[in-house]
Amino acid sequence: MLDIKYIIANKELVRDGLAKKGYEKIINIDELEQLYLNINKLKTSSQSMSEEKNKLSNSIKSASNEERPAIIAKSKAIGEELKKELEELDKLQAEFDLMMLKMPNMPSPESPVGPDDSANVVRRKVGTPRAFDFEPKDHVELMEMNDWSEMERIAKVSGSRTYAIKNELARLELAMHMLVLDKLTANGFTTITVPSISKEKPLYGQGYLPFSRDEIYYLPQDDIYLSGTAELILNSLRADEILNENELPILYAGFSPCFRREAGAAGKDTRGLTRVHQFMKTEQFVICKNDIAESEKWHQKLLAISEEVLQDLELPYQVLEVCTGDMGAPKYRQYDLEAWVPTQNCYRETHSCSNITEWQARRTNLRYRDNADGKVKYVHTLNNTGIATPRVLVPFLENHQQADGTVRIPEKLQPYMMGKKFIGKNAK
RNA sequence: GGAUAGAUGGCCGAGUGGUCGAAGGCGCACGAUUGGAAAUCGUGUGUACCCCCAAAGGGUACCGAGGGUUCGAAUCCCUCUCUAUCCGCCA
Repeated sequence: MLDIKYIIANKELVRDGLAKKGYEKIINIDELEQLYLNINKLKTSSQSMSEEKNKLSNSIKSASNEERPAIIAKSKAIGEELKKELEELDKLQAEFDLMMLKMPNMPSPESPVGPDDSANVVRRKVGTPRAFDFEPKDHVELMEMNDWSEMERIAKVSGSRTYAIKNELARLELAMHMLVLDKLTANGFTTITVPSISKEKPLYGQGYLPFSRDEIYYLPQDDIYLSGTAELILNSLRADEILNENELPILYAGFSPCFRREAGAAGKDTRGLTRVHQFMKTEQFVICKNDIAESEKWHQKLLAISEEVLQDLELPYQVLEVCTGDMGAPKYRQYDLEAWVPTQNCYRETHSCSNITEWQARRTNLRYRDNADGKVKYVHTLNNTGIATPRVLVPFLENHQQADGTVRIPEKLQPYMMGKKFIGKNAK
């Protein structure tokens, strides 16, 4: 959410931001401003009516028996009129609130401008895609030959886009989370496991609603939603609080199962572990001061941590700076990390790192008191993948496979795999 | 699923229809006292919004959330959420 006063004072800037994000046809700023002005007019008049009514009510106690009926009648009459105004006010306010909920964040001036993913910019490539001296197998073949999965059987039990992996691969999945949790702990993050169920309100707080309802699992019997990421939960964990500046920054390493309907992905990535309805994610989430230099610093820090994760896993990757039209409503600035997948001959997303500035905090009403000027301000929030499995297993298995079908375990991961250097049926 | 009790400011806690934004205490901030500290004393201590060019000032709303009754609600009624306890259930 943006500040309406900021919007009105910076109409051209906001219009420009809307255009860059592809929202210029969805949000009409003049309409929004007019609505705001009408609401204020109504507020002013209804508040002065309330004032008069309060004064009358307070005078009743000390009024004589003769004057009392007249005062009551007058107060009642004002009450009727006031009720009508308040109904009108509620209507306008609801309209205004919805428009504000649909207003995207303004993009960073650093972000590349463009309508869709074709305008995303590769900032750097790290590591070199491996030259195989044999024909590399894809991750599904590797899983089959090593008895690492039950993909066909689990589809019968749980439906499409689900996965079951077993033996060393199942342990590898959990090992990766432990590696990342250790790294985040070393960086001062608080490890936290959170539920995967959520009420509706946090979905508005995160900014997933009112935009993408189709992507969310909903349980009508309990009026509850399944979370697609721990970001959803962590973003609302401190909602409505006024934090002490000394508590900041708050760094969460949140682990949770994640659920996504993948309704808009029909036909895409149907093979294997790339895109599934339920997966596990360790999420990096930061709450910091309302200072763009500070949150941009944290944005780079989160990016650096996830790059280090891919380096620990010894995966070649590229850092993509996401353009204004591709980054989604909540975001100020976004990087994606993509790891090299040999059999697809391309980089595929493993991490998504975003600075949300105060856009989410305005929705969750999460603030802090600034030490310097004593004022209450909205915090900045940021989020990034720590690691998401099983998706990352795709580049991992394919990049580290050997000619005999075994898979090499990078050194940094070996302590989490009982010291093993290779896994697979032919591993010694 | 059934039953009971409860939810008040940063915290504890009083308040069952009328100057209650809310007693009292704790905490916190500032000041006095002190060589310094403790103790003590004094003062202050919510948020959002509207009017106002702004400041000063004035006003409205908020006692878990939403609705209702009333001239008037923290207080009465309804619905919901959450917490605690007991019973039942627990692949």
